[in-house]
Amino acid sequence: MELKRATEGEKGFEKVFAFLRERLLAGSLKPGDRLISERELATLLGVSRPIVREALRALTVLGIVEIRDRIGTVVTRPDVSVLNDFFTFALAQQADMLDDVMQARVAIECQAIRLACERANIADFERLQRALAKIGETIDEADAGGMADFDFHRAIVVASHSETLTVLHGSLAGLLTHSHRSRRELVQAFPSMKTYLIDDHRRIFEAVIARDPERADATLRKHFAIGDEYRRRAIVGDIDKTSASG
Amino acid sequence: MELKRATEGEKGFEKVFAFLRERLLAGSLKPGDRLISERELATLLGVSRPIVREALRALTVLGIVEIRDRIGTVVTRPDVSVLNDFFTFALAQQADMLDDVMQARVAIECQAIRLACERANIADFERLQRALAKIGETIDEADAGGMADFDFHRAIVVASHSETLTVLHGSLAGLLTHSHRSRRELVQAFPSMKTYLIDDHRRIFEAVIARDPERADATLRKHFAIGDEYRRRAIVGDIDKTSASG
DNA sequence: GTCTGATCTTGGTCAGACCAGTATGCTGAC
DNA sequence: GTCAGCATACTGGTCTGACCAAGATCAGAC
Repeated sequence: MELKRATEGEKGFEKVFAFLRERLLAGSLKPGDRLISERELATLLGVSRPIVREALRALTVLGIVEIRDRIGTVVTRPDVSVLNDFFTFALAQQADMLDDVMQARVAIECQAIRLACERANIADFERLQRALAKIGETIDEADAGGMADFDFHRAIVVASHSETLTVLHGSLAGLLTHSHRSRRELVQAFPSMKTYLIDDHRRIFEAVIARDPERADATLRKHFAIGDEYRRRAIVGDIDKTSASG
Repeated sequence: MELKRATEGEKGFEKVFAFLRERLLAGSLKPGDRLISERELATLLGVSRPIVREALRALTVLGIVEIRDRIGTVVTRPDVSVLNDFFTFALAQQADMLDDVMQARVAIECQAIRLACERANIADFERLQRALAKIGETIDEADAGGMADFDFHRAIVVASHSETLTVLHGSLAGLLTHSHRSRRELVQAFPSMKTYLIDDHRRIFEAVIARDPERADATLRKHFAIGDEYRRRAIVGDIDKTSASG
């Protein structure tokens, strides 16, 4: 591989892709820049235009560039949707991965809440408070309730002011959306879940307000654990008779 | 957009991509399956072959399919390298994201170590032990030392037996490799780092062996914090005079 | 100075062709 | 009847050259 010049020995597609990758990684191509036209690129690298288009399309699905009809190809800021696509495909083919993805979500959120305790500003607090209120208001609605739940957790991650965590959470959470919804349907079967949902989220909120990372992390972690426990009990058919201790 | 049939109104590429996406997500195309040939696909969807290739290439960079020269296109199991590519590009353009990615790594590893405490088997323990020994052996070598350090942390994640966490960690860690190395070079400047590196990793190891998630998490977290502190001190030019308390 | 329209350029796409190997099956030898 | 060997059909990999539609640009008319 190293025997050949970077832009010479490879197959056509690799040649173009490598060429662009270099510029992108080296920083000579920055977000906002417009690439040279497909035709120029083709003649420059000695390949045909369809090949160039393959490479450009590849970068497009990676969220690196955007092909604008009749305008040109411009470098964009990397976007979440790529990860979304990937995980969507990945999970479609390995459904058993759901629990696993949940673990990743827990990881992200628990770290996010620690950062949130340090970095959250007034606006973040307000957003959390609104989300918390919404959870209370929509406690009896499966759909709106699920969304409120999601928003609250999302607000935590946003409050971490970490773009990477936010991006990752966005990708993972999208996949878990329906899981969220199905979980909300348990609320009807398990009346005790209402207080669990409301109180738990308030405790989490309070820990963030108190800017206590350890407590926030622990509370959030426990929140997830109890949720799992409910789900487990739903599977085995237990009906809200025993306490929610694992 | 919704006015048109799914495989009709879109532009050529979208048409093909949507067509394949459907089959992929619906499960009628499973890993291992061989797609129909490019030519057939082209006539089937009423587009030209270059367009089909664009779509195929797009799926390739997403790690969904693999184009095998002169064999055909087959559906593969989603692969890590996609995320790697994405994060590589993403970080190349937002270098300030490094600290942010580090936060994500901490998130992944701290969750992984908790799972590892529950799920690790003898083989995992042995791998950790070997990695730990290696850290001691290579404490004076910048390159091998950095790799030993990485291997140890990697072993923790592997021991979590969570594919998603492993995948994410693989992607993130790749980006932090050089950061790892540069950090190891601090060892020369900060003699006290040697004991920090060795003792810290052993404490982490012991916590996993003891199967104590809380302790493992806390120890690992502290380990990262101290590492950050060393780095901070390196930046401000301090030379190992004060103790490493943050 | 402004407006209008021809022209250039850009992406979007197609058709048909050639190459180089793989897979298969047919043919002929044993 | 079996099996080796070669011809052929098929696959991806690529190129050439062409056409279209529409944004961008600039010359020329007003």
